[in-house]
Amino acid sequence: MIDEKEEITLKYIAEQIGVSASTVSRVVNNKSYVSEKTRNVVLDALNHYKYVPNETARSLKTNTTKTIGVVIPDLCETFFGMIIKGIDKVVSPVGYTIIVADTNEDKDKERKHLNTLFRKRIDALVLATVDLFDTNVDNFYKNSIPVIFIDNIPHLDMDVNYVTLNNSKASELVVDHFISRGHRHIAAIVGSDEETTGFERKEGFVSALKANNVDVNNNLILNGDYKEQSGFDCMCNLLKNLNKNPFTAVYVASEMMTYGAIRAIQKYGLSIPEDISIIGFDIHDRQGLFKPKITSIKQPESSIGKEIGEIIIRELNKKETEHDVTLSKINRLIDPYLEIGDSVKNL
Amino acid sequence: MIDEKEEITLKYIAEQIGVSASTVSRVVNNKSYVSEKTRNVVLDALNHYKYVPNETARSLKTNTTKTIGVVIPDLCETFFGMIIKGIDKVVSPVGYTIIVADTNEDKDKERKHLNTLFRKRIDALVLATVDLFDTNVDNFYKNSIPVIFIDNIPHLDMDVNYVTLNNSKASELVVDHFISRGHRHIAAIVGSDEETTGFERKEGFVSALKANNVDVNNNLILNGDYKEQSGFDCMCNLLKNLNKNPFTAVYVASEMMTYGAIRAIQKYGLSIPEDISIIGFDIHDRQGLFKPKITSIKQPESSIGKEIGEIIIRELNKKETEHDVTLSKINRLIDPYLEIGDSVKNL
DNA sequence: CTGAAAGCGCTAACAC
DNA sequence: GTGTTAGCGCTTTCAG
Repeated sequence: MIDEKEEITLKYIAEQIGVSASTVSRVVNNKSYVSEKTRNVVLDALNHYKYVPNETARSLKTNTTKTIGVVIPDLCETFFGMIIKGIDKVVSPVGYTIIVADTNEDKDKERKHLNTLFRKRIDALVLATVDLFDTNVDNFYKNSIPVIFIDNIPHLDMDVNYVTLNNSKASELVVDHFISRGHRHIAAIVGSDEETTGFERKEGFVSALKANNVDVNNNLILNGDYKEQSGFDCMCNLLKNLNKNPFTAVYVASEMMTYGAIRAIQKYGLSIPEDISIIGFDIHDRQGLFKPKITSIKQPESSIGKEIGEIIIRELNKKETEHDVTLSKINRLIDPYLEIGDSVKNL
Repeated sequence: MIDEKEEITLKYIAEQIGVSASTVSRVVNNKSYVSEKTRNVVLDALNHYKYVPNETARSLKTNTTKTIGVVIPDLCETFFGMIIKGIDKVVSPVGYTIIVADTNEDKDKERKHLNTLFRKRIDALVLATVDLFDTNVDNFYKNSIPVIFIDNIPHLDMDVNYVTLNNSKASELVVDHFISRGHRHIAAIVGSDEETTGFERKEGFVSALKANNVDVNNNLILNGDYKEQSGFDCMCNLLKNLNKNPFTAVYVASEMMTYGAIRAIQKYGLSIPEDISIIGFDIHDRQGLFKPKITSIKQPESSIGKEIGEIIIRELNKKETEHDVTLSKINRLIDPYLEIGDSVKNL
């Protein structure tokens, strides 16, 4: 009577009302037919004893955890926060729940997180990897757990699902905008060539220049590492050689590097856009408080998130119904857009 | 030979090398003694077959999931993002993983999330509730799963663990600052009176005014709902009646509402701080690009997060060793500080 | 329509 | 030291 500490189990309920556990299970999951009469008796008991299924047991039996792992480099980047919210919006109504793992841009942490997520037998993985050459997702593939890459696409010798930005399109938008405002000497600070987000943005930049019949000056294209400091350093470098390699505009291909670049420009006593025009990437100025307002490439994060969520649901359903391995991977290229501010001068 | 799809289990390993599953289990968890010789054989096999424990099974057996649920109203508020990172920093090295549930400030969603988290048998719950009067945590209490409230403290007729801001202190800092700059007509936009973060900040505001011998004009105190839009609406309201109820300064008691309020001020063609001085809450301007820099109440988020993490670990360990229910709850009041910017004019 | 039985993968007495 | 046994709570054939 006083054993309130015991878990209310299916079996317990069954014993109380004198039916079998399977019957109770059937009504809980309303599967197959149970007579109206017993169903009601069971329902009452379920209610009365406030039964709550133990997902842990269910998971073991059904080999499915209703859990999606999301591994990202930095939860505090608004970009990732919005992606997660977007995913959540579509998966949580279907009963899935999200485990968030923040790698802090650290490969080791990424591996560790990937590992524990696998041990927990997540049903699907969303990964913004920072370990492009050695992404540790074999386990997931072997157990045919859907993996969806976002942001960066790793160098793996297999097809992967991904949802990522059309990076060359982004650069094209930037170049076209600069050109339309009369700029011909344009510098660029991009990420590492080893990352798709770096390489593609750079390539896109170069070919957009060519398409506009602008000579490409390689001295004006620098590679950073996405961190604020590197944006600062690259920009200082460019400004130091301003006479040798003149430019009137700069494209900075990541949020943090943009901030660094701005800091450098300010340090040199120059102003935006009077002295230097700038276009950034993923700049989130939710309230329009940045002065000047930075013209920036943007990604439609929440729709990206929702799209990811939908892909996951689809893959998971597919897995349920079909037995063969998914042959074709899903590749979605998201179109960026340019958010126009006051950081580009009309020449 | 081609059955690569089968899970590599403890039992399978055991069969391969001709020992019992328990022996394998013992070396996996390195519990009790196993002879050096067998241990090595097992270790080799584990390695060779790339065994990965199935936490789902382990959870069922040990009645512990190594998972912490964190339920918050909005993941995109930097405040919550940093809290989560802080918690993660201390719990993930000990093998715990975090499920994040975003309620979007919605009571229904909160209930649903709480429910599924309970079904998943999380080991501990961190909750920034939006459902103060009907927080649905009974299940957790009954099963003695530690619950730690943050941000908002619910109205429950029992002791609860909490880590929260000293809200009246925050308002006091704000009022004192305004007063010291010569302001006497101060408006405030706070959260709902039903939430401690709303109520206490408001009360603190009122009593700080009184302490400074300033008459309190209730028309200048508005309740919002923490969303950006509501900050905007409230501010519009205040500005509409500026003549009737004049004020020179406004205190906005949440991040999003502050942004909304600023948007409203701009919409009215007024400028900060020339026309209106403002102090916000939890404003995060990592790059110093906000112009003017907003003076704001801040919370030491990452230490809050770490503190929460430590409390969780402590509670969980306690549960393991002791058998009696924890009698005393942990209550931690965190001191805010004022980050001074350029949004308050010297009258 | 319902029950009995088996078992998901693991752990933990309890023997030997 | 190591194996045997008995489940954790649930689902799911398979009979009846």
